[in-house]
Amino acid sequence: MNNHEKYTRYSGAQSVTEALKFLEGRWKLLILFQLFGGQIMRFSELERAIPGITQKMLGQQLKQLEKDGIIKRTAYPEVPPRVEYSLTQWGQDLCPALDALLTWTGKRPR
Amino acid sequence: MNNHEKYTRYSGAQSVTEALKFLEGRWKLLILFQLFGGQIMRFSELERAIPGITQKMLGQQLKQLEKDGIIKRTAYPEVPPRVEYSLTQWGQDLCPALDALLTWTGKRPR
DNA sequence: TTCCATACATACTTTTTTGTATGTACTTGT
DNA sequence: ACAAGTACATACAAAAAAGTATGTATGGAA
Repeated sequence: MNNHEKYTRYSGAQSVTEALKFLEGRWKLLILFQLFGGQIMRFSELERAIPGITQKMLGQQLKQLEKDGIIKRTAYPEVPPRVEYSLTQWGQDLCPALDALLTWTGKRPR
Repeated sequence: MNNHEKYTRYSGAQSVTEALKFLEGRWKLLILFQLFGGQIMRFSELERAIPGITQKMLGQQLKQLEKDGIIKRTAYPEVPPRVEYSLTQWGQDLCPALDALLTWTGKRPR
């Protein structure tokens, strides 16, 4: 099944735009790709794994992704603090869409 | 075939980010959805079809999309001028990826 | 001669996003 | 008493994207 019958030109454009808003920004995909495949990572691990990201940006984007239901945050009441991030089911469901985008860029002429 | 073996966490994230850059912005998808299905449209038709868009934004985004190889511009040397826009093959190849994104948003919990 | 339609261009302002620098809370180890 | 490690928060500045207003070239019609 495809979606051609569920959406009009307008609602289709709008829905895709909405989907992209979840992923837009300079850092979100870098964060998500760290978590694909069931990975679980701490704040400081992500910070180290993504060169150039600042704590502010990391915190901000993680908060957004969590609010959007793409990642899950788990805090352990320890000192020093420990917080773990992983994908939600819906976050994992992103894979086919990202795959399709990769396939598309792969087709680019020249 | 899927793309999991062609990309690392970094190159995958980077490639998807690059793909999204072609589509980002408030108007591009609205423009593209007007052209899907082999549609051919003039500047002024697009302007009327997309409520709220300004001539500046329309011109700017069309220029970007053309430069990126997603749409094709054809100008007829008439007065008053006539210019037609349509998708390139690569632009039409976007469909499956957008479909996948629509499917993803459709799965969103709540 | 002035007007009209089309497809833009350009200067400027506002809004949004990103980056920089610095600060905080908590507790264990020295 | 103080430094150390972790996961943030916050004020401010810079850069990028979007919006507003106005201008331009063309040639045929009135």
